[in-house]
This record gives sequence, structure tokens and C-alpha cells, in this order.
Amino acid sequence: MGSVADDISEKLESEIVEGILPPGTRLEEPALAERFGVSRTPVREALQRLAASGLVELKPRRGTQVLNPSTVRIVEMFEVMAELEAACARLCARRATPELIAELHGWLRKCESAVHDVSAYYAANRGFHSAIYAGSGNSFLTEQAELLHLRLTPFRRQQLRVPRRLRQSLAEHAMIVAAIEAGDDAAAAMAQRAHILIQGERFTDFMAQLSRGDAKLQPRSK
Amino acid sequence: MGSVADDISEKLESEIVEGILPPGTRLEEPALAERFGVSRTPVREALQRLAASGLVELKPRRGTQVLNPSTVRIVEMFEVMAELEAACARLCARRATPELIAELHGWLRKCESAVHDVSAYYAANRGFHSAIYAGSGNSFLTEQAELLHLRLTPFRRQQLRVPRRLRQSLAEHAMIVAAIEAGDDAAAAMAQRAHILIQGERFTDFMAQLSRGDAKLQPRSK
DNA sequence: ATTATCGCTTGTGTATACACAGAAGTCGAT
DNA sequence: ATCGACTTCTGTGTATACACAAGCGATAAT
Repeated sequence: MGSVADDISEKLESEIVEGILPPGTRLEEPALAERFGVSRTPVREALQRLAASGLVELKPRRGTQVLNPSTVRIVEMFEVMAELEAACARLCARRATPELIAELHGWLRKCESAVHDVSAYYAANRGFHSAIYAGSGNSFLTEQAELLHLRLTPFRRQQLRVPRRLRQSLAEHAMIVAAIEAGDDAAAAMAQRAHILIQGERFTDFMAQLSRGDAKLQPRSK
Repeated sequence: MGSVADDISEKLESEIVEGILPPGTRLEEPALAERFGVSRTPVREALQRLAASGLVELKPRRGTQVLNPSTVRIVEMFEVMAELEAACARLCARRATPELIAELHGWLRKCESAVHDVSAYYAANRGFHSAIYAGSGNSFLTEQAELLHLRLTPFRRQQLRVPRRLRQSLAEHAMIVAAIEAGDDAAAAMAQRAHILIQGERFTDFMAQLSRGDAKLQPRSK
């Protein structure tokens, strides 16, 4: 790609996703330009791309800042994520090949063996879901799912920390695979949807918990 | 917005959607800059935004061209559209208010009375679907649905020309509304999905028909 | 005659410079 | 002392200029 602009957007993207640049952070072009040792031009391009991915908000004449969606908005995004993943699972069930089934069982085993290591489980979980995206056999759907997954990453960080959630997640994975293996597309979709929607609920729980004890997150303006 | 860049992107967007700039058209920055009487800078911004909307393709060092997806890609996009709309219908059925039901019936009547006027039906059809998007009560989902609908517009132009398709579409609308009215979310989703998937099938029919008699569309390179 | 290489042209990528709108800080008035 | 208007300053939006890669054509060699 236009190397410089692309490098910058990738770097910023990862920093946003990893939480180094938390939601609401202002991104000023001159500062970024100096930081990366380039002019403002490629910086602007990078910011536009991030806005395209939905990671930052580009207010006219008022600068750029890392997207800071309201709680309801985040829940809405999780709801759409649930529907996209349900669609993937549905298509998986209808088009499942022995190879796909085997791959899913592989990820299932990886998840099981990582049940005591949160970050390892995180990685295995990621692989499992990606396999389902790809297993849909619809490359456009796969891309859309991956993109939205990325956009939600900053808000999913706390999810799996909840003690019992991890084992429950594992059990849900098994149910999903069973439904896909049985070719039961409706069941696969429903299981997958529920599996994701729980994350939205967990998120609201988390937020409620915060707003009781910690007022710092109040400035979720917009 | 940054007026100029925004005006340009809106103008180009409508021209792409209306088919004035057909898929595959090369968009060269100097030419566009001269045409709009501005420098290349805002033109580049406009093109980046269009790339963000998925209306154009931005190949590095090789310029911009109106997105020219392969046939399978278009079918994939219709498949995702079907899933998004199914999700909207599902949520409509679960959250349906009397107001929404009334509005849907209104669009239904508009569609009926326009059954002999293709362009009028097109408008009424558009309104019907938008109402279902909005009726989901999920603003993010609504936006995503509207966006993908827009992206598919250039490839949907020929759809409703097919003689019997129009009445069939009308009947499907009625079934969808009935399911929503009954609060049967699964039925609503299924009906809506089928309603959209037919468009994808129609599209492949159309393409097959073309590639038999007309070789002009061969250069769907990509 | 065909092909390969070189140079030119065209168009994209980046840098710099200027114009202007918003925000903030200062000064004055009540 | 507080509030309001004005000035200043920071940061975005646009224009222009330069750098360089890719495509094209012409020329020359086999």
C-alpha cells in the first residue's frame, strides 16, 4: 500500500484495539505527524481509514478521537455481531465439510486445554470463532464478521475475566459444534447467537457495576 | 462537514449508485480535481470515503476504480444482506409496536397501488424495507443494513423488471408483515431472508442470461 | 519481423504552505 | 468578582509543489 499511511493506520489500529489509546482519546494530526516523523498528509489518510473501519470518529473541524460509543450503542453492536455469527454458524451447518468439523474439534480441544489460562483461552477462542466465520464459505460475510469483531475488541477485554464465564463459554462452543456437525442449521444459529449475546449482557453488567462504584466512566458523552 | 470533500464524495456516490459511473470505471484524481474545480487533496479524501463505503476499490499505486465485484462476490453480498434483513425482521417481530405495524401496512398499501408502475414500486419497496430496518430498534443494525443496501444498489437495478417478480414480491411483503404482526420472530426472519435471497438468485439468472447472449460483461476481471 | 530495453508520460504518494474556523486565554466593563 | 467581548493561538481544510513508481511507446538489436 501507500506504505507510510498504511503503516500508521496499522499502528494506530493495534494501539486502539489493545487499549493503549482508550476510547475518547483525541488524535491530533500535528502530534501524530511529529511522532511518526512524517507530514500531516499520510496521517490524515490513516485517520480516514480508521474512521472507515469505525475505530475513530471524525468530527468536521473538530478533530479526530477514538470512538467512544454509548453503552446502548455497544450493546447494539454486540447484537449485530450475534446475528452475523449466527449467520456464519447457520451456513457452517449447511455446508459443513469433514475438514471443517475436524478443525472445529481441534479448536475445541485447544480451548479445553487452555481453560485455566485466560490469555491462552482468548487466543483459542479467537481461532474457534474465526474458523466459524471462514467455514461459512462466504468470504464477504467472513470479512464483515472479522471487521466487526475487531471493532468490538476494545470493549470485550474484560469479558472473559469473569470466573465462571470461561467454562460456560467452553460448553457453549461444544453445543455449537454439535449442532453444526448434526447439520442442524437452526440450532447452530440459535446457539451461536446466544453465545454472543451473553457477551453483550456481560458488558452491561460490567458497566452497571462500574457506574455504581466508579464515576470515572461517566464522560461517555455522545 | 469539510464541505468540499464531502460534496464530492456525495456526488460521486450518487453517480455510482445511479449507474452513471458503471462498475470498473477508473477514477483519476487530476481529472476529478479539474472537473470539480478543486485541488487533488479533497478529491483524495472523497475517494477514501467512497472506498470506506465499499463503493470503490483503492489499489495502491494503481489508482481508484468503481468496485467491480465478481458474480460470486455479489451473490455473497446478497446473502449477507439477507441475513441482516432477517435479523431486522426478527427484532421487528419481537419489539413490534402498533405504530410500526401501522406503518408497515401503510407501505404495503403503497406497494399494492404501485404494482403497475415499476419506479413507483421501487420507491415504495425501498420505504418498506427501510421501515423494517428502523423497526428493529437497533440503530447500528439499521445503519449497517442501509449501507449494504446502498452498496448493492448498482447491482439491483434490473431486478424488478422481471414480469412476475413484482407481484410475487408483494405477496412476500404481506407474509413478512403477517409474521411480524403475529410476533412470530422465526417466521419473520425466514420470510425476510427468503425474500432477499431470491434477489441473489435473480441476479445469477440475469448474469447467466447475459453471458449466453452478450459477451460484453466478460471483462469482470478483478 | 520480433523482442527487449530505454526514456517519456501519466498518475499516485508525500511534503510544505496558506486560509480559516474553534477554542482558550486575556482584558475590560459592570 | 463575575461576566462578556476581543484577541490569540491551536488545529483542521485546502492548495501547490515535488518525488517516484508504473504504464506506454519508440527505438534499436537480434
